[in-house]
Amino acid sequence: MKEITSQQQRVLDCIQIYINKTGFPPTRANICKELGFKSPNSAETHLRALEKKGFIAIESGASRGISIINDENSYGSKDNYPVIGLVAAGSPTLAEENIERTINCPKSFFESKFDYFLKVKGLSMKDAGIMEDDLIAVKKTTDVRNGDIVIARIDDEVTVKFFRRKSAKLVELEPANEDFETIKVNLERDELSIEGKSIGLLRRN
Amino acid sequence: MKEITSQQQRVLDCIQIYINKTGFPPTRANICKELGFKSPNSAETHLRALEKKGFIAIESGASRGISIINDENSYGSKDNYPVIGLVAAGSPTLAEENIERTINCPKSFFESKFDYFLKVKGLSMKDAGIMEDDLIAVKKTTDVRNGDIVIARIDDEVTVKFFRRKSAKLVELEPANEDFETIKVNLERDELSIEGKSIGLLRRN
DNA sequence: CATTATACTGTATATATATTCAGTACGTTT
DNA sequence: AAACGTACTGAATATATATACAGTATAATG
Repeated sequence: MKEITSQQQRVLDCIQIYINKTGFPPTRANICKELGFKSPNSAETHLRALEKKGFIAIESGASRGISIINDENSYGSKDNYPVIGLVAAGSPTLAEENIERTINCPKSFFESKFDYFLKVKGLSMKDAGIMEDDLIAVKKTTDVRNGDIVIARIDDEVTVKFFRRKSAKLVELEPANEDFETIKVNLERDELSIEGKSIGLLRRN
Repeated sequence: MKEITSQQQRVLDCIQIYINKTGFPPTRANICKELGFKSPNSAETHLRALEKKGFIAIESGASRGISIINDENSYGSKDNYPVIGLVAAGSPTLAEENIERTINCPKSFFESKFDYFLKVKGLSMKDAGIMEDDLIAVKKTTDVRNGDIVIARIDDEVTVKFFRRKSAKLVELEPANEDFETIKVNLERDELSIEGKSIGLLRRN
């Protein structure tokens, strides 16, 4: 986020106040009236500057199409969590292109802290009550125990399964659906990386 | 606040979702596109009805001049929701509506507004991904459709089931677990009251 | 049975609104 | 000195948008 000038701050404040007061963003003319400008282009140029610096987003062509990009909506902050699609490809999970959207929720929402929501594809865990498009709250950790629902990566394939350590060499990833088969991972031969574990679930009908 | 029809509720929800998504209210054309109307006047008449009933305010002449009235549920605002225990969702037993605790969560957390969390007992809805101790986000309404997951009360017994209206006299409450049986409610003989419907789910491992 | 509310399609239009273009002016950076 | 960002006025314009008008149809109400 770049530096903001005092006039641009006035415009930004004006937008926020207007939204708080009316429920919808101002037009260029509204801003002019509030701040005493005589030309709508004054507002326009300020808006473009604010957009360029990342303080607001402007929907082209739409009337009142201004939305304020605040800390609540940005990705790193405490109370805002990214939603990641369950991607098979080996791209890093939290890469920007994998973030479908973000969800604002209290950080103490689940019993332990978590890092992101994973959008589930398929029904391999349906008997554990995890359905298609459910959002799993994932805590990034490698400290998992038998019976935990883990997010595992085997050869660039990401999957959600029960974790079962059978021996020093063998880990089983067990689905909760009899139509699917348990994945046996020989740690000497196959590469297994534990992305994290499920600590909660969110479903929106 | 007068009664709202199901179509008007759809329009109201559409407005809220649009605001949550974009940061500003929809135009008549936006609403038409979202809900499949072919004439902007369809949206207009619904908006005027919602305004007349006090659900929204419309600023005359202004584009996107819609604001949702009543709630302090401006985007991002939070509230405490009670968690209510349900004594066995399987074979229904007596309902004890004691508030176990409250959960703080954003008002716009689910796609439509809701009133409380219901803590599920039993596994009668397990094939719908609803497990013991899951928290269902319940919206208090009697406007339910076939296939909705409803919270129903039959003779002081509360249960969570799929809603199926079979005829004018017959409603079936269908579990999502073959170990449980469908409850057939003869409306002429038995008293059925719909407490509300599920609009989301929360699970804490 | 007339009236009213709901729930739409379809067309038309005044105006609200974003956006571009042409200027002026000042300061900072390259 | 040229280039650029800031900070405005003023005018012009394409289009986005609210809104009225003309219909059709169904259900509820008094």
